[in-house]
Amino acid sequence: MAVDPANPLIVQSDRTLLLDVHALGAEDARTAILPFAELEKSPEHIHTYSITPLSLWNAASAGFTPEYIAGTLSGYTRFPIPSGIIEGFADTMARYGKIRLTSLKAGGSAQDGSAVLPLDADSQELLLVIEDPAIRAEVGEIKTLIKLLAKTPDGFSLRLIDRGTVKRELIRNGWPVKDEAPLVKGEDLDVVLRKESASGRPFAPRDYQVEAARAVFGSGGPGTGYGVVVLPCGSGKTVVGMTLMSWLKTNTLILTTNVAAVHQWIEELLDKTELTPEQIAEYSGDSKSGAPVTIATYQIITWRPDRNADFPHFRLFRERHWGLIIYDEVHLLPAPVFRVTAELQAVRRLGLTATLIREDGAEDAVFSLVGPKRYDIPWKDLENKGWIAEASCTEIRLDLPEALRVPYAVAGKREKYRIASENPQKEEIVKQLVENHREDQILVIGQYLSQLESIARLIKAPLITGKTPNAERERIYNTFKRGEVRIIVVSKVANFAIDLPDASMAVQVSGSFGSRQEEAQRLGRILRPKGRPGETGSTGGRNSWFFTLVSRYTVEEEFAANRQKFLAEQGYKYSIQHWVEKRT
DNA sequence: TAGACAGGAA
DNA sequence: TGAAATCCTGTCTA
Repeated sequence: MAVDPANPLIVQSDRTLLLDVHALGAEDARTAILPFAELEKSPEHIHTYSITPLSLWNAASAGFTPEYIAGTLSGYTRFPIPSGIIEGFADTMARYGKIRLTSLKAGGSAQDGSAVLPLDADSQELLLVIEDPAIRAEVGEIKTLIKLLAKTPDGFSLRLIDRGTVKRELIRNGWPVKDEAPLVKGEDLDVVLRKESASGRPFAPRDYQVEAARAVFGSGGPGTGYGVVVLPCGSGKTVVGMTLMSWLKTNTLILTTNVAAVHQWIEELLDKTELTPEQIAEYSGDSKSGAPVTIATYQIITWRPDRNADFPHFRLFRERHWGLIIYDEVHLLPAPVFRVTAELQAVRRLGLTATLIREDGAEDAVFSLVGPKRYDIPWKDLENKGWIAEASCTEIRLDLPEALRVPYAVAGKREKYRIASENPQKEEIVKQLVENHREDQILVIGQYLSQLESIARLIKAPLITGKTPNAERERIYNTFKRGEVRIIVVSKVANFAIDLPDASMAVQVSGSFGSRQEEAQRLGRILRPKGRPGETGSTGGRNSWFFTLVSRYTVEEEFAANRQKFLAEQGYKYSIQHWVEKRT
């Protein structure tokens, strides 16, 4: 293929790609560039992707070559590709693998030889192999590393305990490390997946779940057994974890964001593996027992009595000979955990997430400490195969009422957002939407409690906020699941509470400052397969609806656009409807 | 000894 | 740019 004015892609010298979504082949082009480019902006017509060092290293570690990138770009490009840009990509990608971390002993017999993590690992050393003398000189000059590295003929040696810190400092300086040093096996634990779940349904991991686990497991040889898997909510990330556990058969530590997720993991493990309740422990505020499989929240391990104290719960990491650590929602991994993760580089690890985006820009820490992205599948593919429900997303734009225009115009920036979000006209639209969708189970999701209270009154639906006691929540969920209640109004509890029931429609009346994560979580609420005839089933062609309400000509439009990035990245299109007030 | 609730953290 | 939710620990009550 060649340059063609009808092609969908424009390649620019600043390492950005413009994708004309209306051009022929735009869908294919999007899928083809996804492994090495990150979505930046996604307005109606032209989407912007950027190619960053990190996106190139992720691609390189997944086995994509500069030739693949060159071929893809030249196949879809509209104009001649700027000179030198492909060579630039090749240079960046070539950096991956130039520095390798290996065991001191050639041949690294420790691979499976040392059955457990040596707790007095400080004495052991690793080797940073750098063949190119120029790079060797450059690394030798990095100030933050001087204390940690000692010169050797082929590179540098370092203490085992500094493995993570060194990798992190090197990536900050533009040198991703290919970590081939041996990983420890951990204490044995016979994890077996059931053929039939405890609840009596046939069970087998789906193709993509096995593929994802295999992508992390690798050949099982040195330098494999760690990395990140990106899968949408509702696609069964826990099964990927369990599959890996059943291969490694070792003591496993699972870290999650909240207690609801802890309970979900325990339920899933009991349901789909032959582990017994005694082999699984919850490490939380309520109970701090330990077991061969232990599940804890990030919050408890980062707790400390005061600002300057140590983290007392970090001992959990060393309490047992873990052979696998699973970081659930790895994009939320708190900074203090980086430190302990950096010390545990010899343990196999799996990061699970629906999005690698971090609002704090610490993606490189995740890359160097947990691992590169090993597996990723566009949501649309799962949708086409019927694993997650097909969603139709609509943004409804409405005017601010006359009476609010002046207050809006004179308000400060933050005031503006609140006025736009709480646009009273939204309440009327919500009412109409729920009346038009009498067949659907509906969640109305919003950000401001006063607005939600008012909507709940208007449509006579129960309201759940953070203040709602757990017993009350459960009661409402149950009536919703039984179909006695068709609509519930929820505040931000909807974002992370796993125990929220599945619905087929969501109406978002207000959201927070344009977080892509939030949008993803909310959409995830309605993507779970509804039909689910056993585990081999599909969504049965049932549709989900996602509406988001936005005040026209306000700051809210900006934020809404930002929130949509994520969905566009995954191949979803928003249709935009303009709502005109009916005058009576 | 369980639960309910307050207070602090990020 | 800010509001809301969550989790932890510790104390009080029955």
